[in-house]
Amino acid sequence: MRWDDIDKQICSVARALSVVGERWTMLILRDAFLGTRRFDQFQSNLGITRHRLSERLGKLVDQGVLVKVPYHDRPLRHEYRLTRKGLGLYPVLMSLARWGDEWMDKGEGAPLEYIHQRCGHMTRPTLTCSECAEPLRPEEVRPRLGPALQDPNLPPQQASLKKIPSLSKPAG
Amino acid sequence: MRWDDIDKQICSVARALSVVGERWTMLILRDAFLGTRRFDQFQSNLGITRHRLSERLGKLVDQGVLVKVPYHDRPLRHEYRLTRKGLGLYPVLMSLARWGDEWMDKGEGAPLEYIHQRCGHMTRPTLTCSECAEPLRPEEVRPRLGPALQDPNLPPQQASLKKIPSLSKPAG
DNA sequence: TAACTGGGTTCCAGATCGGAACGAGTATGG
DNA sequence: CCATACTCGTTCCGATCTGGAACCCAGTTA
Repeated sequence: MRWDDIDKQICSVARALSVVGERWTMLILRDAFLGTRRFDQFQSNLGITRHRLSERLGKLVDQGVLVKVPYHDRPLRHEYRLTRKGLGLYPVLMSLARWGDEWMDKGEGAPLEYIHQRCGHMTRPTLTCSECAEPLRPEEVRPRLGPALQDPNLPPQQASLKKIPSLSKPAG
Repeated sequence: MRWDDIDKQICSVARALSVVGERWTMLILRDAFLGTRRFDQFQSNLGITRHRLSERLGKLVDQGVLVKVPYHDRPLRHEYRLTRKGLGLYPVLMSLARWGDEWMDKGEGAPLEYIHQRCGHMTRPTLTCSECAEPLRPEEVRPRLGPALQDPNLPPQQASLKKIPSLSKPAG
């Protein structure tokens, strides 16, 4: 299968990655969450080439993750802002950052810390259950078929997805 | 900057992406969390080429995200299991999946649902504050410099990172 | 002996990337 | 009026990465 076809998979992770799974895209969004909005700011913060940046920003705008908002006429200039769809990626980025802090640390500690202004404390973002508020641990979560996979006439290449193996103990 | 150099950035997101940011890697891990362990299973589930799969699995093993565990001698066969470091990526994958469910739905509903066995309910994974347990909203979190960025003799190209703009209201 | 299975590796054409040069629209300085 | 500069891109080209198919190798079944 070609990478370009992953958005056709019946899998939310694959669909999400078809939007944010390319090189640089997540780093562009990280910068957007930290307040970067203009082409040149992105370019100098990231060290990405202009060509690639232009392409990625264009795709994010097409997908509704960013919007172009004019901030100056004559010459017409736009800045790129997160939409609600883009803001929805906050948990993904924070989870990535926390994993990087915990497992890719080079001994100097975390680059950034986060203050939760609502409670005033330094926070460690934690994924929890919406129903019981306990932290979600992979061994305690069991996937089951949702509406999209209960359709009896699935395309044949998706058939293997219907068998969900149960998650058992890992090594390490 | 070349993509291969992003692990040298003083940024946890960049470091995390240096391990899991390549094409297919997250989908391999999604399958691993659903119980896939053997080369051929990954290959047929994902539709990735053997060559690419071999390369990605090798890198994940090198990075300590997966381990090779023998399950058969004569001929020697290994399976790939998540380590604790790999299990640490669960919030990233669940956040991606939830974003895909919410924003990339094609009208048929979610492919998979998740039952939290501890409480017995269908869960919507939510990122919360470790201190006050409230859901983390980007407007309510303020980043500040951590230990790794307080060092006065930073490499010059990282200087721009020291200016953290505050997050203001998005459009959309 | 032949075909099959699991787990790869080799090869190559085509897609993607990074770096540098180029360009358009507008402002600034003299 | 002309040169220069700034912002936000686009074009071009050589290098790298990717996907598809073929090949390999150690056992195993028939």
